[in-house]
Order: sequence, then structure tokens, then C-alpha cells
Amino acid sequence: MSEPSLACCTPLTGTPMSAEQAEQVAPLLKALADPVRLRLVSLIAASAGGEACVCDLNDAFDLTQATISHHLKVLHTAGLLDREKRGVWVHYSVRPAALDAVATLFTTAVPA
Amino acid sequence: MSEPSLACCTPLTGTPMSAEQAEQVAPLLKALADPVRLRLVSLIAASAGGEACVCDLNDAFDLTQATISHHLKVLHTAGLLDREKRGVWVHYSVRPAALDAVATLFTTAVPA
DNA sequence: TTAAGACATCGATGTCCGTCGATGTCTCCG
DNA sequence: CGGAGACATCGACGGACATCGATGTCTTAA
Repeated sequence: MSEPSLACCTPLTGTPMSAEQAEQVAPLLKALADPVRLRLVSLIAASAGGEACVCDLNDAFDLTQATISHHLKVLHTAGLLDREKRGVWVHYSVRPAALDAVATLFTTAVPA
Repeated sequence: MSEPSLACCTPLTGTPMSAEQAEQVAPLLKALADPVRLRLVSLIAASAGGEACVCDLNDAFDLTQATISHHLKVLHTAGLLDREKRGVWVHYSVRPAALDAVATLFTTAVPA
């Protein structure tokens, strides 16, 4: 399933983006372009230890467990979340490198 | 059509995001979560004067003029692009504040 | 072994989205 | 006035997506 290579990216501003680069980064943004998934990432990132188990995540939404599981899978497939099974529970954590890659996109060559 | 208020946003990391905040920011990301639109923004931002006319933009893609026009409208409606008609041509420019808002999302409280 | 609980997967359904050809609107030029 | 060119809008179509209920898989406890 070829783990996405976390497309390193030059900032949006500055140099025009290549088609290939755009194709690589767009899925990352698409994975984040959903209110539920945005909150999921935020909840996980803000949790103690930078990780959270699905059971806690479920309670934060008025959605079916199946739906939450689906969203977590999307984020994991996009390379934004790591997955670790510990006993009965599954813990998800944020991949900092993935967020950094996206951040780089919007960082307009910060001046000194 | 209530110009989007360019939801100022706390970083994803740190504090959990509210549902309202997520609903505000998600459309911005959704507008950017497309390879074509990503390249459009990049092309415009990288152009001289920070703006570009549709005629030039059309040539950069193997897509119909109608499709490019559609994508530009999506970006404009999301508040990411400004539109100015000058004679026969229409010039689009990037709204820095919009990109900054998104950048803030992914800026993980940079350490010293 | 059996039962219960935590997640994932499956199949269905309604909605949204990208793309296109055709057509409309506006502006400039002759 | 009339034509040409730049861009927007419209209507349609195929594919993708969010959500759900039902069911499957795995782990721990009794």
C-alpha cells in the first residue's frame, strides 16, 4: 500500500507548484478538509501524550462508531495519523512530520 | 452571501478545536484540497504583482476554460482569491490574510 | 469455552464535486 | 451597429464521499 512519502513541499507562494507536487499534497489537504476529521486531529494532538484511544474519540461526537472509525482510517491512510493497538484499545497519534509538510505549504518564506 | 470572516484559528495542536471553529476552517481547506486549485493559487501567488489574468491561467492546464473558471470561483467564494476586472481581462490575486489563517492552523507553537 | 466489549469492515443510500459542451454577458475595435 | 474575444453561467453526467445499520474480528474476563 506504499506509505505516502509525505511529500515535502515548497511554500505555495514563491515558486509555482508543479503538477506532481500538487497531486501529492492535495490528498493531505483533502483528508483534513472535513470538520470532523479536523476536530479528530485536534483532539488527538491535544491529548496527553499526543495520543488518544478511539473510545474517547467516539464520545466527542454525535456520530456512529462506524463513522468515526471511517474518518480515522482516512486520516491514517493519508499518513496523518499513526495507529497502535494496545490490548483491547486502539490508540491514534499525530505524525508531526505530516503536519509539518502541510505547514510548509502555507509558510510564506518568513522574514527575519 | 456573507463574506466568510476568515476564521482566525488557534493552532491544531495545543487546545482541542471547537466544532464551530472546525466548521469555519474546513471550507477553506476544502477549497484548497484539489490539485488544480492548489496550482492555481500557487501560480497566482508566484506571478508578478501577486496577480494573474484568467487567460494566462487557462494555458497552464489541460482543462476547459469553463472548468478553470469554476475552480477560480470556488477559491474566490472561499475568500482565498480576490477578483478584479480590468477591461476585457479579469485578474485574480491571493488574499494573504486567508493563507495566513490556514497557516496558523498548522503552526505548532514554534519553539525558541 | 463462552460471553462481552472495542474496533474494523461491508453494503446501501443520498449528496456533493469535477468536468464538459453549449450558451450568455460584457467589452473593445472597426 | 456588428463582430470577435474574454470570461461566467447553465445543465448534465459520472465518480467520489459521508453516514448509517449490520456484521465480522480480535482480546480479555469469567
